[in-house]
Amino acid sequence: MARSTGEALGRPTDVELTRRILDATIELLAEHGYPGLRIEHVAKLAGCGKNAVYRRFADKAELAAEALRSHGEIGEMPDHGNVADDLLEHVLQNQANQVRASNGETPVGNNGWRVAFEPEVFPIIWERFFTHRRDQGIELILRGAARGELPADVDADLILDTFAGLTLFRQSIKGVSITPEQYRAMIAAVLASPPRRGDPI
Amino acid sequence: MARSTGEALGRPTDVELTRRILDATIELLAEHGYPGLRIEHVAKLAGCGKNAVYRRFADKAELAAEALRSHGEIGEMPDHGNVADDLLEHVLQNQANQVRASNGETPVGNNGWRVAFEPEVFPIIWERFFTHRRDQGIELILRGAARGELPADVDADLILDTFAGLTLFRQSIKGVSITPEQYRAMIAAVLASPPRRGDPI
DNA sequence: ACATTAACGAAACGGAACGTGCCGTAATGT
DNA sequence: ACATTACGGCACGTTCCGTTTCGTTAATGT
Repeated sequence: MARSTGEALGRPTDVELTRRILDATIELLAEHGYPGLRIEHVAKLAGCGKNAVYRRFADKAELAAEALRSHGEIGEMPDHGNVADDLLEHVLQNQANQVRASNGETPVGNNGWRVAFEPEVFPIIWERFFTHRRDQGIELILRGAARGELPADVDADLILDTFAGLTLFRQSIKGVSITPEQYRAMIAAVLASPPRRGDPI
Repeated sequence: MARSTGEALGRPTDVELTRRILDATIELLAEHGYPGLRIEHVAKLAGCGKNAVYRRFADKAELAAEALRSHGEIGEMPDHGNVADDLLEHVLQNQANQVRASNGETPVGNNGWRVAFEPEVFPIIWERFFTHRRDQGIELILRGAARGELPADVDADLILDTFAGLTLFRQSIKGVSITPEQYRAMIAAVLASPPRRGDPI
């Protein structure tokens, strides 16, 4: 039936409750990790029933992915005029998203962001969040190549995967933070001898 | 009661069955991943009851960790006389262990090794396996420093974490393989401008 | 030969957690 | 007033973990 207004019938979904559910998910994720995340605890902390959670999110993986996405920031596209500073800002934004996902309390040793790499969750969060960040990373590297800072056939994916992996392994798995200077040193090294696509095997 | 021989009483534990259990675990891990690993399926595939599994391993995490460890190889300590070749062999051994854990069938896109980074499993496998590999990595870098190839205060941990993270992210999470040439390019870059411990912040 | 000890397969069990369904109630639009 | 939908609370079926029990089997000692 065609409806006169765009409004849905009946009692509207409580958007503030949605917010509380996502906040509760992030908090419990940071505390107990993904395997220890209990939907009933989320509902309890958000002050609602499991019912309200499952009406919004299909399952636990969907809930976790949306919670991460809603607490992450795509961030501004860096533009310092050189690849080194742009890339540093890019990886620091990634790191900041991880820290934010661990509830802002524990800057290191968090298990909040690790959920993003669970087999069930990664495909979802990759498609809805990481791809945007990745596109930014690709762009800032190719922009540097266009400026002549890097060879035209620079292997941008390899560079970005290197720093994504480093941050994941150190921050979320080992629970040890990376200093900006450590990032800077690795970035300087990689940009000084950039890997190229199609390097002969 | 003191016993005359060192032999245990009663029916001895079937060591071949232990082998079959670990093999079955690796196979099912590669196929279904850690969350999808069912102890009952392991028992079925190994041709025994759950009983026999739990007599050997305390829980699912312990089983998975031991399965990975038993299928991984510490490997020979590389010694090519230069850090670049030693480090390349080191990271290729890590990659080979990942491929082996994915049942040797799917060289890429495996989820067999990803289990090593599950919150429950990582502390166990780190202590019993990764530390040995890590010690080898530290040693070959420090050996290079002693030869004057690298500064004495080179940040060996940062270098090893970089390649550990890269392999993890690409191989186990994205499911895309890394060519030896890509490793070589990254190693060359890092060794050309090596990060140092205590770089000023 | 016989007893002792412990591993074995099969099966039943309790507990935890996921995800669903039902109820009565609250909120909104017609 | 009525239809429609979200809400909290609760009970339910299902799955899987890890434990326990039972009868059987294999090795050892006397």
